[in-house]
Amino acid sequence: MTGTGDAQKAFYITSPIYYVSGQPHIGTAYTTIACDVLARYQRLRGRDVVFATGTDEHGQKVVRGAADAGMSPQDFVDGLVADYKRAWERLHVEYSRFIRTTEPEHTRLVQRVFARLVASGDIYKAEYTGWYCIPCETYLLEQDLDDGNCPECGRPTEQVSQEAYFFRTSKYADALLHHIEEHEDFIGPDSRRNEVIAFIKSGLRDSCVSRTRSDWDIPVPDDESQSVYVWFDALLNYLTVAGYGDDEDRFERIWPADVQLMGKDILPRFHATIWPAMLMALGLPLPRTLFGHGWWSDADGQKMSKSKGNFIDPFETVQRLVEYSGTRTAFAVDALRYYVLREVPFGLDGSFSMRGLLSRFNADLANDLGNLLNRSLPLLQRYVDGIVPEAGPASGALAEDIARTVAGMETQLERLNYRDALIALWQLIARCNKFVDEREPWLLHKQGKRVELDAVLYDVVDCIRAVAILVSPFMPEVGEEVWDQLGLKHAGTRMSWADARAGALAPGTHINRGVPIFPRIDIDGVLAEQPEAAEEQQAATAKANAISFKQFQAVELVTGKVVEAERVPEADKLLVLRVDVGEAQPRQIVAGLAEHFNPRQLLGRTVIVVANLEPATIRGIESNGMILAAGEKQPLALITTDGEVEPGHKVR
RNA sequence: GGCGGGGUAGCUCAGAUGGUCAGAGCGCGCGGUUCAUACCCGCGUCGUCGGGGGUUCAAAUCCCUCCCCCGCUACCA
Repeated sequence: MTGTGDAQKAFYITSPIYYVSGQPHIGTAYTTIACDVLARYQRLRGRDVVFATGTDEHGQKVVRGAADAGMSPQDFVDGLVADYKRAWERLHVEYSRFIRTTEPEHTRLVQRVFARLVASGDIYKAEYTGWYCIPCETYLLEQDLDDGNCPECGRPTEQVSQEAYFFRTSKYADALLHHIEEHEDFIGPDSRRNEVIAFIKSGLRDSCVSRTRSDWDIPVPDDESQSVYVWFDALLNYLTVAGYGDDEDRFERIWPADVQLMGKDILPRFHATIWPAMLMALGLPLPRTLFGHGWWSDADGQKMSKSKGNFIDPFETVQRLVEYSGTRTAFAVDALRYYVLREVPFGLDGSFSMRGLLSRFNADLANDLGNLLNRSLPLLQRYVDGIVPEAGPASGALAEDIARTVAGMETQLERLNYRDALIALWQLIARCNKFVDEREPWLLHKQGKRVELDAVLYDVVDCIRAVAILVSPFMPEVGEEVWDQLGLKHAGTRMSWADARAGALAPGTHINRGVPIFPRIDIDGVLAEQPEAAEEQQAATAKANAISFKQFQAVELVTGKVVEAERVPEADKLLVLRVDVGEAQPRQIVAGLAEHFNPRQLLGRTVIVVANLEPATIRGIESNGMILAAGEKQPLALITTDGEVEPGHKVR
């Protein structure tokens, strides 16, 4: 994954380009931070690193978003791009290229690739007959439809019949499967890899890669009726960055990508299938590793979603950390970086909690790392005037521990095991703390054992120096600060991974003791002061989701009486009901109630019916309405009336 | 329902091919110490390794079965 030896080849790592429909949040930050850590690590090792992130700016959602905001699409995306760039800067993300799909360079490449694949026959024009979801810009097959509606957004779809361009994804299915099976590291983690294999084996369809022409999207070459589909456009950003078809030397140096990180949602369908198929069609080598990391849920394990309003805002989190601890913002940002990569194995889902963050802050950062620095430097000040002593023959006691840590971290980072890399590093920090206790430099000083004292002090500070280097990919500002406090910044010494070894510290260096980096937090205290935080958020959510009275009025609720009920054959959850709602004929309604109610239980019951819901066909059975039932995910109890009410009464 | 991944101490998690595998860190309790941000060090507590059956001299680790959770998918108007 990191490659070996070949000094010519750059280490190329990418984040996805983010769709500019909203602000950066903890999910996008997570991906980007993970990329940044790897990029910094490789830079420290002396690799030529290309780390690209950016924004995906085409598509009708952007046009609509701009219209909603009363802006031109260009002004709209420019504003969001500025937000993204600022966010990454604040999170200490040092990318080498920020790519926007609206750049002329990218547009040209997309058109070139499109034309080339048309010429080679890998993209073909065909009559498309099927359904289309306008808001999602997605073509759907009959089997994809959710009772006639879009499976993504739930809105009605339109039947369309038109010409469109298709990419022969199916042609590459076998080759792709073979590649995945031959290359263990191509897709990670293993659980995703299995999913992808199953997905491909289930049969790949050719991908529709064009849409009806829009002014905002990239035009299909030589066809005024079509624009390039935004996903096809977006994936190619990775090649634009590499200079494909534009700068051969650059491309040779950069491609293929070493690591492409992303959230697990966009791995199987896009990055692990269409994307490599496109590369195969272009005759290009595939990236070494595609990795889909897990999601963050909130402290209660609930998925983050707009409707719940429980999105974690990284900057608000950092702000709270600053308030609680009194640490500097830069260190709080690093603490957040540390937390997200330390708390959960990359690849698995995790839950994000303030308490968890504060707990890590105290236990790992304040107690272990911060305190190691803050106890060691005063020893040097007190006993050797703040000047790093000669190591002497008795030194080097921690050399093996350091070497083992470096080797361990390299192995883990190779596998994208950020968590285990950090665990390995913290074992070294613990070892160093313990070393101070064992050697009792204060005693050595009292006893006048100067040689031993010098050796101990040297080893400790030398080890901290290594820790500063090893921690800096994860916590760059903290690494810098430790470096500064050790006097190495002033001495003009640059960090390098190779110097993370015992004995590299120059005697005579003047240390530069600072204030504690991570002041301890009274966790129970600060959290007790903010009990209303969760409630506030809930209230805010409720407000954000509020509908007008008029909107409510649009829903026609009526009482009804179940006159017939039976199971839908071969369906576990569905019942087909006939409900008298005071109309000439009972309504036929299909309801997902079969798991909790048997048909007989429902007969004669008074229910509440959404009467003006548009008809839908479920399992081939027409449904004209909806029965209300309580239950978050599954219907647990029927909504019924207090007393006997005739069918057909309005429910207000 | 199908496919995939999981269920191991209060919490977060380690534990290829069966035999120091009953663990680590955090938390908690006790004791010690004091260079340090009440820190550090030592000791300790807690688990029927999801339930039940089986194979074996021996199973968290293999087999069967059941329960629960997550992801994808299908039928939740």
